[in-house]
Amino acid sequence: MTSDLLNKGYEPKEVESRWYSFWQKEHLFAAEEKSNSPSYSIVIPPPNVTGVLHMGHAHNNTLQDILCRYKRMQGYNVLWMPGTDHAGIATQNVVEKQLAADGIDRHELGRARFLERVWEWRKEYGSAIINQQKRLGASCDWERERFTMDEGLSKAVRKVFVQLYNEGLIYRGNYIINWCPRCRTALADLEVEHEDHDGHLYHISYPFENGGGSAVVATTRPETMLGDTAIAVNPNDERYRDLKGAKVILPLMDRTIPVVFDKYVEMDFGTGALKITPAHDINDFEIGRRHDLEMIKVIDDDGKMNENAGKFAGMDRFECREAVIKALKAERRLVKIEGYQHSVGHCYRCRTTVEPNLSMQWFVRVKPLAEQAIDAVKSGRTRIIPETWNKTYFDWMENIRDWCISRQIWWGHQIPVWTCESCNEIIVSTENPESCPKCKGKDLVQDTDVLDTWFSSALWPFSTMGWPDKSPLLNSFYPTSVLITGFDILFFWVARMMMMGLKFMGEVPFRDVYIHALVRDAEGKKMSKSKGNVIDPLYVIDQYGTDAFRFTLAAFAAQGRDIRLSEERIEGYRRFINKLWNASRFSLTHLKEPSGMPLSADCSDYSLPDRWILSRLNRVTEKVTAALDDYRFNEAAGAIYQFVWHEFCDWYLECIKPILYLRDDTTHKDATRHVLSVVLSSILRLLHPFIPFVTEEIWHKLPGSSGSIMKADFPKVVHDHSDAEAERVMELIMGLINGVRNIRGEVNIPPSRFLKIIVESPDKATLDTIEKHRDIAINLARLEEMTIRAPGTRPDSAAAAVIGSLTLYVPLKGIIDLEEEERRLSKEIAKIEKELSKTVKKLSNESFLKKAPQDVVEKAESKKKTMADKRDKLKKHLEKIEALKNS
RNA sequence: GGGCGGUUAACUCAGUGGUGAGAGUGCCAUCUUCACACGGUGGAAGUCCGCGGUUCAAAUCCGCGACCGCCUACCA
Repeated sequence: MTSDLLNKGYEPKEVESRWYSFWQKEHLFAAEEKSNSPSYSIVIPPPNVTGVLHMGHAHNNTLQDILCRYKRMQGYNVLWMPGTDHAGIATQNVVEKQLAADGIDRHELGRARFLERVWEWRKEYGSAIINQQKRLGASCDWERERFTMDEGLSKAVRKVFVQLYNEGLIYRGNYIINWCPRCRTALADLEVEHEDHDGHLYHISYPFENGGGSAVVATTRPETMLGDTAIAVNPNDERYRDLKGAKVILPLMDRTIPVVFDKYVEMDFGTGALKITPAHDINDFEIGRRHDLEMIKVIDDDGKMNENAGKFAGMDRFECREAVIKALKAERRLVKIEGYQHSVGHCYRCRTTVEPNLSMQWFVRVKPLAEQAIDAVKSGRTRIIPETWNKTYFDWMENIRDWCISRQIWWGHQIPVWTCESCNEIIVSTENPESCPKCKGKDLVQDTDVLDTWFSSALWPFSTMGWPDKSPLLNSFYPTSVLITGFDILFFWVARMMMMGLKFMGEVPFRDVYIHALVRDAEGKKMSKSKGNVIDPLYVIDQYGTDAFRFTLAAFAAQGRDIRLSEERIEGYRRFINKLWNASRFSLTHLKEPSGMPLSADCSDYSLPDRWILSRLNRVTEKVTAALDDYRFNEAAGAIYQFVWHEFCDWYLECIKPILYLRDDTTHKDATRHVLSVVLSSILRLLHPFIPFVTEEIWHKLPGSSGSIMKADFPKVVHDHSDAEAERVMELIMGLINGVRNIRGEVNIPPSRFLKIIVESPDKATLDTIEKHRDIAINLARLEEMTIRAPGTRPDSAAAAVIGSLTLYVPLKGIIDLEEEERRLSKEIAKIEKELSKTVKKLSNESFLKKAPQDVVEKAESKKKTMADKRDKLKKHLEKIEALKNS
């Protein structure tokens, strides 16, 4: 196999599936429960089991995979814990829809049968997203895959619930909550999405009970007036001073309701009088509690008006709004209607307008938990990266409100609370109770509600590792090393995991939280199905290959920035993959079986390009390592891209071609081949975390490699290979070659024409250096002859360039266009002069000389000297050209 | 109402006090050179949003303003 030549173009499809199964078969993703190696762990943000892989997942998972592969190669015992969450409302919706297609309502089936159907659904479709993650190359420990509804995780949920209840941190109460009339369940505050909406402000007059005028209130939701139980005014409002003890008559309902005084009411909004519907508005609810008002529900759980709505009973709430307006008009109670923009809450699962609703629900008292979570970040036990998110985190944590955790659906963790039918005793227990502990009655009824999905997700970092048991896994891998996630679930998930982790493990759930950007479309819009601007990751993978896609995501992953993804960009990185492929293909034709010759520590035997590339390899290794350690994925990707394409391919391979093409095997040639194999091997290993498939494919063709590249060591800096001198000399040679190429390009000399050039320098050592490496220049600048000498007579009809202390002449009698050369030189001189004058000005500034650090001043001095020198040389040459032109 | 971020080449974006401000794509010219035309070589292209300030020195720090995006919030 190793002797096979690689195909001319890289074909990702077949390669990807082949290696992925290989990795799985070899158990290369598996973490060890116990190990002498240091641990590194990440829990995946569990995608919604009903979900399909979108760009956000792809980005998120790619970053995690890069870190996991990187750490494994560095010798860590890595656990990347995968899984999905049961997504209560979303999953229930999906299955209900399926049933609806057969004309079945879940209530006909009953709870137990319905849940069976959900599990069937999960069995059939639940692993779709997992398979998609695999196509991304995700190296999760799949044998440990978890689901929030698993037995173990459910056990954890009960344990947490019971303990929080016993400590008074979970309570049940009749409060106003956000209600989705379509999903027919309560929602947490976070699950309501607010959107600005063009509505109306209706001014309605409520007549005073004892005759004599009326109070006018303003509302955006006139239908709620049917449940009004007061109107409120500000106690400091002069206009309403004499209303103490007054009552008004609620129009349409003919109910007498009091006027109350409450500071909440803004005097300068509307009329300064506010209608109070405690059962359908959160603020009204608070006011109602303060003033002990009656709370009348007029809207039912299905969004229709109930029996308390009088003649409007049975109407849909929006239909009712129109009817109420019409009725008010008829009674001449509608004073005016204004256009008004206000924000309206929608269900985050189905977009239905949320109805604030009074109902009996379970809540978590979050304040005490939040304090711990705040402290953990303040004290640095958990770092949020980039730290700009700290503020957002603190703001939210500090203003947190109790969390409504009960949901009126069937799919989820049913609340472990039972009521004894005989004595009404409440039993809260981790195990299903057999009988009432108080009266021994057997007639126990479990609370029908289930818990918010995020309640179980909040336990994810430890419930997946076996908690509440004291598992070896927890011992090895908790706290996890880092959590990688998008800011959109910072509150939903990260904050709650922090609270629960601290509460139940006594330790933060993760050392670092890396918040990455959101992937948007090319216009910067959030990708969404309804906007139709999604780019499907699977389409991208099919089109460009997983590696190209992953590299693009990494290259784009600058901290604190949104990612605007476009296909063009992916296309660009596909070319990079192809470039790597071909460079490897080329290299492999010249690498034989490993020579067995170790790379000697003393590099003085090696050629200049060899020493140079080894030194550069050190630098890129250092950069990539430092960048990955700091979650600067884009910098790591950029550094290695630059190195592979512009140093390894453009210069190194071009330099060594003549050596490789030598007919005989010389020591020199062997040494070069050896360096080539070392560098290629290092490149593959540096790149593997980013582009796992193509690197694995090439790795197996590399003579001397054995086993998967996943098990290879990540490159380390080899200090003996750092060679500043080689870098300096190579730069000089490259400068010389670029100088010739530049002249060729500007004066239009075809590459087919071999040139005779003259290189001058007053510095003997420089001349010697060039002499020593003349072959490289002759080859890459396509020269026929190169004369190396001390400054002498200026040649006629030559183009010239100045590179450092070198002056380069390309004499081309008859070929060179004098006018062209004149133009070229003038342009060059003008550019230099502009820059020079800046430097001169800087240096003539007393303050600069006095205050700037010595090395900055010295740098400026030397720049001034080189620039002036260069300008003078070019000027002299220009004069010569002008003289020739005029002769 | 509060908060955060952005504005750098035609496009998409790097770049947190000292360089002649970079990359990829695109554009122009040129080359069927034996790894790669998904390539090579060269080139054109920027008032670093505006104004003011700090500093010897500002794309970078500070202030104000404009425009764009996002998050959060109980003024009906």
